Formats: sequence, structure tokens, C-alpha cells
Amino acid sequence: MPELPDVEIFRNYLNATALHKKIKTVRVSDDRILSDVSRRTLQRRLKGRELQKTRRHGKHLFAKISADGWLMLHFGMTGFLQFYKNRESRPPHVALEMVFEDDYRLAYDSQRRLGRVGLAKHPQTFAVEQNLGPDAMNGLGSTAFGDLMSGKSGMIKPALMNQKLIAGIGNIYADEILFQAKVHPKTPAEDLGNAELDRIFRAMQQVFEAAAEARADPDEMPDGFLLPRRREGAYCPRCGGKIEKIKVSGRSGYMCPDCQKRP
DNA sequence: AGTACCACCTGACGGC
DNA sequence: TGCCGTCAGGTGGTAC
Repeated sequence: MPELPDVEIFRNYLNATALHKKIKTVRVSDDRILSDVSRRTLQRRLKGRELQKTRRHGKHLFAKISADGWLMLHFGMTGFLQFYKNRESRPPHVALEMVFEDDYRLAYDSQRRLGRVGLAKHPQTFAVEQNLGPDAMNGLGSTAFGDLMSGKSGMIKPALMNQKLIAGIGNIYADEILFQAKVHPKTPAEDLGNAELDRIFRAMQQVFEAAAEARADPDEMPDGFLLPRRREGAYCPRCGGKIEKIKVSGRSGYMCPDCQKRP
């Protein structure tokens, strides 16, 4: 699930539920999700503090801890947040849980345990240390985007998904952006002209804005979206042709061979 | 530098 | 019904 729009939903969710509440207990039920921090350190840094505000960079969510530093959450393929009080609302694979003074809890659920939780000095320094590229939806302009992509010798889809180039785009939304921009996923990035790069940039903005409005729910996406039709043999919402499944750099994706012509 | 492939994990699904 | 292979929206390491 978690690409940029999903993480933005999680951010809003955390804002609406778990801010400004004193943390009573921190439960870590699986140490494998901890990144460069011990269970004890994480507990010590959170206990008695509160989360004050949030930031997002690409697929990473940060929550400012009162007193000092930030909590970092990355969701892998299957992570999500759940705020709850009663046991029956507890999700099934809770890896980390903060219990607040009023006994409400914020759970970080990670079925496949591919996500990571840690501490960061600041979202900005974290992004620099991890060599993350600029956030796809925050302060990046068409020209800067074009400069990032045109320097690459590989295919456009893996370039869009490269978090060190630009942060926030995953497999699903890379497909959607290229579909909207009518660009074949295997097009060499260096073959793209300014007009096409600008078209991809604008498609990216439009796709992420629509996804936010749809609350990242495929069923709520605009009619022209590929996202709810990620099946072989589904019909292209634009031309009615058959959607095709293709593998690009090891990941399977979907596209319309009629709308997205080979270069 | 890019890409393919494996690994990390768990669970769902289709075929036999 | 049950077993098995395959696949899943992420990322990092390794070998070409």
C-alpha cells in the first residue's frame, strides 16, 4: 500500500488522532522492525513524551517527539497505522504500539515486517543521510524534475521509482503516472525531450492530487485511472484496448500498449 | 551506472 | 481438502 499518497493519509490520520497525548507505555512486539535503535532506547525516548507534529518525506513519516528528536516510520509493503482503544479494534500484526495516558493506542502494524521504525535527529538530516531525493510533491518544479531524469541512462520507470533520485513514487503510482503521461515504462530516460518530461511531471502532480482526494482508495480514483484496472485483460479506460502486464527491472507493472507506445 | 536476481517476511490465491 | 508454486504497492546487497 504505502507510497506517497498512502503515507500522506497516514500522516493526516496520526495528526487527527495521536498528537499531544502523553505516552504512557511503548510496546515493541518485534525487534526486527527496529532500524538502528534498540528497543530500550526507543522506549526511553518516547515514554512520558508526546508527539507534537508530523512531516513526510517521500515514503517516510516523521513525528516530532517533545523534548528532542523525531520518530521515523517507514511502512514497507504492508504497514499501516491504527488508533484504537478497545481490544477488538486491534490490528493483527502489531509490531509497535504507543499507549497514551487515556488508554488509547497508536499501533504500527506490519504483516510482512518489511517496514522500519527508528529515531532521527530531524527529517531533513535523515533525508540527507539516507541520500533520499527531493520529495515528489513538495517544492519540486518541472525544471528540476526534468534535470533529475534527463541525466539518467536507464529506463524511465525505475528512475521514477529510485528514491535516491526522487522520493515517494512506488510501483503502482509509477505505472499510473506513465499511463497518464502516455509514456512507455521502458523508454530510456535520456530519450525523453523537455516536452515529455514536463508531461510526466504534470501527470505526477495530477495523479498524486487525485490520489489524495480519493484518500488513496482505488475505488475512489477518477474514471481515467489505470489503478483500479491492474489486471491482465482489463480494458484501458482511455482507448478500450487490453491492458498488458509487463516486467520492468524485476517488478511487474501494467500498461496500455496502444496509449503508451514503445519509443 | 543499470539491471537482474536474491533476500528479507508473511499470507493469499490458483492449479493440480 | 491439501500441497505447492507464484505473487504481492519496499528496499538493500551482490554480481555482472
